[in-house]
Amino acid sequence: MTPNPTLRDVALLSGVSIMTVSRVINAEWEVTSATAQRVREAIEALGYRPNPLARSLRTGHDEALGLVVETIGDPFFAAMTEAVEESARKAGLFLIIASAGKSPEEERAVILDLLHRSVSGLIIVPCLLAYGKERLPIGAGGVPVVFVDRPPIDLEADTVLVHNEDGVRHATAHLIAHGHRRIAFAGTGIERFSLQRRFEGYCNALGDAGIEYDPSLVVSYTPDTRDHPPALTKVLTLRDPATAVLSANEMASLEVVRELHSLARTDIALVSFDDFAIAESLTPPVTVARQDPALMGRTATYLLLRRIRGDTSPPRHVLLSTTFLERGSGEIEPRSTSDLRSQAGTGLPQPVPVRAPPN
Amino acid sequence: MTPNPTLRDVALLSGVSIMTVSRVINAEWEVTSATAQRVREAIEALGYRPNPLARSLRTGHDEALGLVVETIGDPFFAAMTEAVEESARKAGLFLIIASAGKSPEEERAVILDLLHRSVSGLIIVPCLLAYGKERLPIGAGGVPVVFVDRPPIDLEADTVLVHNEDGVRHATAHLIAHGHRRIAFAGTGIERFSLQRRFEGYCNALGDAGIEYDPSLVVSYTPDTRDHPPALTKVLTLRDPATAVLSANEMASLEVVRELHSLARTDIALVSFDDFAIAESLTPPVTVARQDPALMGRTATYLLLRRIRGDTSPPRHVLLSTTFLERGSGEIEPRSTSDLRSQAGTGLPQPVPVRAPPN
DNA sequence: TCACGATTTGATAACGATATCATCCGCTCG
DNA sequence: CGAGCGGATGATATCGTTATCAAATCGTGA
Repeated sequence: MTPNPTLRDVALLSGVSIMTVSRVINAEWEVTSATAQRVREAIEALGYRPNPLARSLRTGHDEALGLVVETIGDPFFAAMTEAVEESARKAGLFLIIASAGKSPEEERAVILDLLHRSVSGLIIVPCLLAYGKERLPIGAGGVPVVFVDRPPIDLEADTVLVHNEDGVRHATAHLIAHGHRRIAFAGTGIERFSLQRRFEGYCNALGDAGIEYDPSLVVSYTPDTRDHPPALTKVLTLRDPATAVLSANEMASLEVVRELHSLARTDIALVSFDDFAIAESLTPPVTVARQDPALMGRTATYLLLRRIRGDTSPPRHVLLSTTFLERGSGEIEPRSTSDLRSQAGTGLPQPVPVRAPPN
Repeated sequence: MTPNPTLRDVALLSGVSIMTVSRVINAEWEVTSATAQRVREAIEALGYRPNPLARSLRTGHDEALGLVVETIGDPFFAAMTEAVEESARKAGLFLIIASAGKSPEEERAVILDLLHRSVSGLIIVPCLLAYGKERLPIGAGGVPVVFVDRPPIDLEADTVLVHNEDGVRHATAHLIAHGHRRIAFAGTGIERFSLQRRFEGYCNALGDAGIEYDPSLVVSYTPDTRDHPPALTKVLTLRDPATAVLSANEMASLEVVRELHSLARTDIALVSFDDFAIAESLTPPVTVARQDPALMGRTATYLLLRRIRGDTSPPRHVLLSTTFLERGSGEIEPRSTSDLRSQAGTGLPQPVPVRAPPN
């Protein structure tokens, strides 16, 4: 209830000047151990704690990191956020979280606000902003920054990414190896960088196997979980329907599982990019390419702390790899070729060739 | 790259004093529209934004809310956090998140740190600290505070809780109504308030039905997901084993599902307190008592903003109710009494029967 | 024309810390 | 014995705002 004690109060009580107190707090040297002792007792007695606002105002940097993320509700980012918060707190830093908003302007404003708070560093999951053109005082010469999950457009800075293309390419090849040729690609926020790379991986794997890419097999969910039309149903009822699904992120996987389950289509193979809570307890258990969001968060924080402590080496690009876990859903074979052919025979695909390809 | 412009710069450019600029920014009155216009142009030209640190230092309150939560990794709290962040940002406030740490001292330190940052208000999920005895300058006469999910020990303040006891009582009664008398209770962090209340609900429902409480049916997981021994197996292999499980929070439910699934015990009934991602896509779909973490977050923020704007009415206690969703797993009947008797008769628990059970 | 209230503006002191430089003190050394 | 030195301490300006009160300005009525 009583106002917080200040340096002044401590100085008064211990009979020294505020500078001496300040020195005791910040640096042990240059102050006699006797007086230091007296000051420390006064600090203890009053329960003094330095005011971080005043300190930041004067020094120009705060004992806090800023995290800009699109949404913490996404379980992937929630896990990452937790890891960042934990690492930051271990280093004695607070974490200020802000979501990026819906437009580049908002994203910019959010970052400017954080910078005005003199955060010591920023971890950013870039969404909509073209960072290179913004001339924000971040990166080399400005506030240290680490980009996570997606690279900043047009800017060189520390970046932590997962090997999206590789992971999905492998996952898709896995499905192909099990006999699938009609593989749907499902994702939320498909226009985002990481999804784009995953999409490339998907296309490349198809290309490697000589399978033509069919845009009608792409399912795009909105990031908003609330209203999802049964988007998957469409690709499963095409004339030449999908026999397997590659879902490209956790939220999409949840949707896909929900849909497959409500359709009772346990014959459809599924590989999920991103592991999720009870993937292994589903029927069938879901084969996944697992990213480690916590590792990502820890890595980003580690790089950021190095920068804050003065590391000026060239920007680093960390590429985390994924772990492929075969659990069952990814190893389902398509219905026999004859089945397929007869099915394909009944119908005419969308625009696609008029006549089914030979064999 | 150039340092942020300050009031001084704007004043210089527009040919007025810094006070006039300050007035233009904070209050339109008392300044001629002509000069105001000039000042606004200068602000625009320089891209000036007020420094929140300096402002907070001077005024004693920051445009930020503080959130203290045990762990954001818990999906329930992640969803709540997202809702809080969203509401706060709509009100033009930042959100500073801090996790409470592992001891009362840490929790106290975290709150003091936030207070030193002059946050306008705090939302706290109290963990270990006895708030009544701490004499923290929060609540009436101090910084507005709203407690969430658990009530503060020994302190009167705005609180948002779910009706834990009711929800679990109903869920347990539901299992009993379906013929179960041996119902396990599973939870993580069982010593916490909300789990305690849920436990009470469980006990009360048993009492209502005249079933004796058996402590050997309680499964306590640690909040740490990493190493969970197969705790559930024990209660399923008792001489008089559980035929149903009531899992008391989301993380426990995930564990229970994992265990039941790996044991292939689809004969065990399950009701989960807390809905979770693909509960309805499991086999069988999981019956749940659903809390709404987003509603909880929004409600808390709403109450807090009212307080910040000067509401001094007596503390409010909001009690959110749960929604019961029958999906299948909670409606499984126990094996017939004869089956049970024969099993119980043949069997010695752990090393499993030597001989396969008949039929 | 001048004095007067009402309004708009400005000068200056906080807020609570740190940076910078000056001062003080006790030593050593010439 | 006094100059010089170095380590400990203190006085003061400063960070970018807002609060407070004083000053300037204006229009108006006697």
